[in-house]
Amino acid sequence: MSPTCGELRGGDAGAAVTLMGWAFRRRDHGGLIFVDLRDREGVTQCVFNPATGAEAHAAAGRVRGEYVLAVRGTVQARPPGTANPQLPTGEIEVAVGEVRILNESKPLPFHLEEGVEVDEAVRLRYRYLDLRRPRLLRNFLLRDRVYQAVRASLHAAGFVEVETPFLTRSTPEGARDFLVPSRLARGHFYALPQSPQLFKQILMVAGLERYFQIVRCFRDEDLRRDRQPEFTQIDIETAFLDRDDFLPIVEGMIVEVFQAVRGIALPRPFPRLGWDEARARYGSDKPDLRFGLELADCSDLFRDAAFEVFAQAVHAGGVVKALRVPGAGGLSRRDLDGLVEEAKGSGARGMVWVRLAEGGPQASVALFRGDSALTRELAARLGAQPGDLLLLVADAFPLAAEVLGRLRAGLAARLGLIPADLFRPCWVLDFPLLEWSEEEKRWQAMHHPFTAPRDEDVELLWSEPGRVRAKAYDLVLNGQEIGGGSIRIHERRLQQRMFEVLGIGETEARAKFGFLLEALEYGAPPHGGIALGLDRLVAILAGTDSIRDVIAFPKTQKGTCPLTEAPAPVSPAQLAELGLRVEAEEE
RNA sequence: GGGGUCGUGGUGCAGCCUGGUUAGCACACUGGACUGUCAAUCCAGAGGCCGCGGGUUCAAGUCCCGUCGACCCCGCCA
Repeated sequence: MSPTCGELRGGDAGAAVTLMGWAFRRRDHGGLIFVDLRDREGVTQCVFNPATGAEAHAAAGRVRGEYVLAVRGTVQARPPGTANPQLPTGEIEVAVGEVRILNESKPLPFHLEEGVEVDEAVRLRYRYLDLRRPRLLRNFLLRDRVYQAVRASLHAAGFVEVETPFLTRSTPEGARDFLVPSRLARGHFYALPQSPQLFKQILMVAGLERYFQIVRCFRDEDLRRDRQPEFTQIDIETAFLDRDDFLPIVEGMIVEVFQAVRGIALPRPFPRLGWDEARARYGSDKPDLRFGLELADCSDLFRDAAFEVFAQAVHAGGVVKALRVPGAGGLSRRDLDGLVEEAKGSGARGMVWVRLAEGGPQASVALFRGDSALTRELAARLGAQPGDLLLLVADAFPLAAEVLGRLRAGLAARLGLIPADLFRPCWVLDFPLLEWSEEEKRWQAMHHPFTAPRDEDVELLWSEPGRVRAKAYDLVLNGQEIGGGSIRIHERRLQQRMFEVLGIGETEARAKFGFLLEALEYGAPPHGGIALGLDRLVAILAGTDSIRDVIAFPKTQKGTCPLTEAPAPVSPAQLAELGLRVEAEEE
């Protein structure tokens, strides 16, 4: 019998077994030697007793951390009182009769034990060792189950997995492309796809009807904790489905993934919030629904109030947004000053705080102190209790809401209001189709130029483009955007108008994605889809906040790989073959 | 492009504010002891140009300037 190091139990006592794995820890008692043998599945204690295996015992004396071993022996129940309840295999041990040292190991550059924070540059340089650490290994076993669950769910729903090219052409707008020079067409470049967007739409024209792909995407932008230059999407596109038929399919897949991977039953349907509603209530277009702390609008209270700053803001078309933080009245003056600084850091001109203390309200502005009518009205509006903290920001709507939205998220974390292991997905709908670019003085597609307007807003595209809402949707989970998509334009007339509004001329459009436009003229069905960030989804499921922990070989924040030392210079011969010359960097 | 935190034996940290003997601790490592440990224990030992460069000073791990790297954030990411 050749079990893994994670599966032997009390009932296996007496079995002859062969185990292979790494020597995790060794405890040498001179007479007895214990070695914890580790593989992917777990750890099993092996006992080397000179009385029953003199040669093996001698060999075990030479074993060091991470030596690779094959041991042959007998499973035995541990002597009474020596079982280890911490280990799944803790009832038994393997009495080793024979051991082969399959390989030795140098002392490691860092500890594999849990709970020791090692500099990430070191971890990445020795990623193969980092990946041996149970915490990281667990993430990849989980990620594997996510792949399986996604494929099973989508196949069951009639989806077909199709691959699309990595070597493709650069398309305008969106993120910066990674370019690949062509040897055969000198001076021409492929671009690595930011997503298979155009191809998946073309697959709909091709009649695939339901397509998906777990696919790598590339964006040459600056990195973050949740952004890598190459990342993985679950890319989906369907024909003949409008938004309300499509979203439940995606929802079903997410529910099945959570069930299969974590045994968690997410309640369906996922709540749906309008884009305006999400920002008004949560101060974010990716609201975290794991806790309350909803924002309130108090503009009307201040329209004619004696507090000039707020009254003026309201008269200028702005709003007064308020956040009630239950039980946070105990925050120190210093904490509150810190919050005001944070608010200013987010762009607010200022923030008023009110502490509903026992001896009467205290506030950063005199008008709210003591038993003022204004404070009473405000407290009533917000349902505030003694001991609560109220934060108020007056400004233009999006800014005031965003400022408090950030504080809301920060305070929830600091005050411990976010339950562990809670998952609250929601849909955010009805995004604007377009947003005005102050820099370029033109409309830009908020999602992409192929996103369809909502049916009832189509005519506005000719009169008031800024008011057109899109058939676009984001899937948000615990305050993180994990996916976004839209129903696409499949009619030539609408697409034409869209390009006009975006200031993309017929010639330019033809030049840049003529192949898609042409395809749309040959019986394109109504279609739409979504792209889900697999790395972010897996990170959330794994309970880590960095996607680097769920990517086997991630890049550093400067886009380098300490393991391979990529990117690296190439030989002059390689450059010459491509017709490229590298210019010296300017000072 | 901008802001912040950090950089000290292999790893994690202290020392830096307030410059001054031999740079300290834990783990890992090496040798020894030990037949019921599981973070084994006990004894002994080795291992450092304090990221790099420059400056101030009688004297710099410590103060100043620059630079490199890691991380976090803003910009950016349709």
